[in-house]
Amino acid sequence: MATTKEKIIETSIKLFNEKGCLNTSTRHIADELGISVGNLYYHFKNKEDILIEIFINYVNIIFKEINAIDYEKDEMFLLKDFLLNNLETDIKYRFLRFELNLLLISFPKFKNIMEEQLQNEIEMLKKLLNHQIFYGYIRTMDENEMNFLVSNSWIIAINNLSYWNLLSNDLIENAKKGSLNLYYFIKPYLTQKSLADE
Amino acid sequence: MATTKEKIIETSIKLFNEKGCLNTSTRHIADELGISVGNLYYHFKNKEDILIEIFINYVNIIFKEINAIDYEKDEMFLLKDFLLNNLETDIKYRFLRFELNLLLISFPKFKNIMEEQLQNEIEMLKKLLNHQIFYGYIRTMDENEMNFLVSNSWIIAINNLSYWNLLSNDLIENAKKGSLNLYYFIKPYLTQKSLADE
DNA sequence: CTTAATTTAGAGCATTTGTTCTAAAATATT
DNA sequence: AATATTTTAGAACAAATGCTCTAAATTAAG
Repeated sequence: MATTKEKIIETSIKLFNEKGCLNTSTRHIADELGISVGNLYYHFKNKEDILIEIFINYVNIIFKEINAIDYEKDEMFLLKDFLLNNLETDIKYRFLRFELNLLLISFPKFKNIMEEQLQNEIEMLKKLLNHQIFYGYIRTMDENEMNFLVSNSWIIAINNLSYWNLLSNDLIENAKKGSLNLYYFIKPYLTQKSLADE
Repeated sequence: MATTKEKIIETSIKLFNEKGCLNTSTRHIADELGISVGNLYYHFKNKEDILIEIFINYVNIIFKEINAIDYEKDEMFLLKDFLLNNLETDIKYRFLRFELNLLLISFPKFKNIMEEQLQNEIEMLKKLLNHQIFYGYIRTMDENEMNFLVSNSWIIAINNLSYWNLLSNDLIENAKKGSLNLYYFIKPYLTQKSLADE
C-alpha cells in the first residue's frame, strides 16, 4: 500500500504530464488525490521539492541498467536497446524532457542537479560509443566527428519521444518507433562485425 | 520608429526567451516596455494572441527562403546551410522550440496552427531530401530508411539549438555548431557528387 | 488506557494572474 | 477651433497561486 508521499509523487507525475508542471498547482495535485493542501505541504516543503523527488526517482531507475555495463567485455551495446529498455520509464517521466528548458528556468535547485545529470548522460554516451569503437562494432573516426556523433545521439535519444508525441497524439502507440530513430541514425557507423551480430 | 504593437511583440519575445512564456505575465511585458496594461490589452485581445502574432512573424521569416527553392533545378541544398541562414531567426525565436510542448498544452489556438506548421516542416524536409536523392546528391534508400532520415533530420534541426543552450550557457557563441550537427548527421548519406562539390 | 507523535483538514493570507472598465490624453479630421 | 478617433493610463475585479497556520483526527508508545 502506497504512502501518502508516494501517492503525491505519482499524482504529480500524472498531472505534470497531462497539463505541464507549470500549469499544475499544488492544489490541483491535492484535489486530484483527494487530500488537503495542508497535508501535501506536510510531506513536501514546496513544489520544487516534489519535482526534485520525481527527478531523483527517474534517475535511479534509468541509471540502474547503465551502471551495470561491463566496459571490459567485448560486447555489443545497441543504443536502441537502451532506449527500448527504458521506454516505459521515459514515457512515464516524459514531462521532464518535454519541458526541460522551462523547468531549468523556473526551478533553480532542480537546474543544478539536472545540469549535472545532463553532463553525466553525455559522458556515459561517449564512454559507450568509445567502447563500441574499441571492440570494432562502430567504425573509427576522428575526435571531431566523434563529438558530433555523441551530441547527435543524445539529441535523438532525448527528443525522439517528443517528436512522436507531436506528430501522432498517441504517444504509447508510436513510442517504439523512437528507438528505431536511434538505430537508423547509428547504422551508417556500424561495422561488419556489428551488422553480422544482428 | 516602431509602433506600440511592434514594441509589445519585441518585448514579449525578449521576456519569453529569458523567463519562459508561461512565467511571463502581461504585466511583466507592459512594465518592461514602460506602458500600461490597459494599453497592452488595447493592442492585443489576450496573451495567446501575442504568442500567435510572434509565431506568425517567425513562420514568415523562415518560409521566405525555403519557398524560393526551385525543385526543377539540379542544385545541392545542404541542410546545414538552411540552418545557418536562419540561425539568427532561430535564436531570436528560440522559446517557440524550447517550450514547444508546454505551449501546445497551454494555448489551444496556438496548438492548431503550430501543428499544421510542424506537418509542413516535415513535408518540406521530405521534399528537399527527395530532390537531393533525385539529383544524386544523397544516395538512394528504401521508404522506411527515408522516413527515419526525415524524422531524424527534423529532430536534430529543431533541437540542436536547445542542446547547445543546455550545455554551454552561451548560446550565441555555440549556436553555429548546431548546423554542423546536421552536417555530420547527413554526411554518411552524401554521394561522391555531393562531396566533390564542397 | 493515557499520553505523545504523526498525519490530516481546511481556513486564511499575501501576491500574482488575466482581463475589463472608465476616463483622460494625444492625435487626426473637418 | 471644434469635433471625432485613436491611444493611453491605471484602478478594479475575480480567480488562482504558493504557502502558513491551527486545530482536529489518527496512529503509535508506554
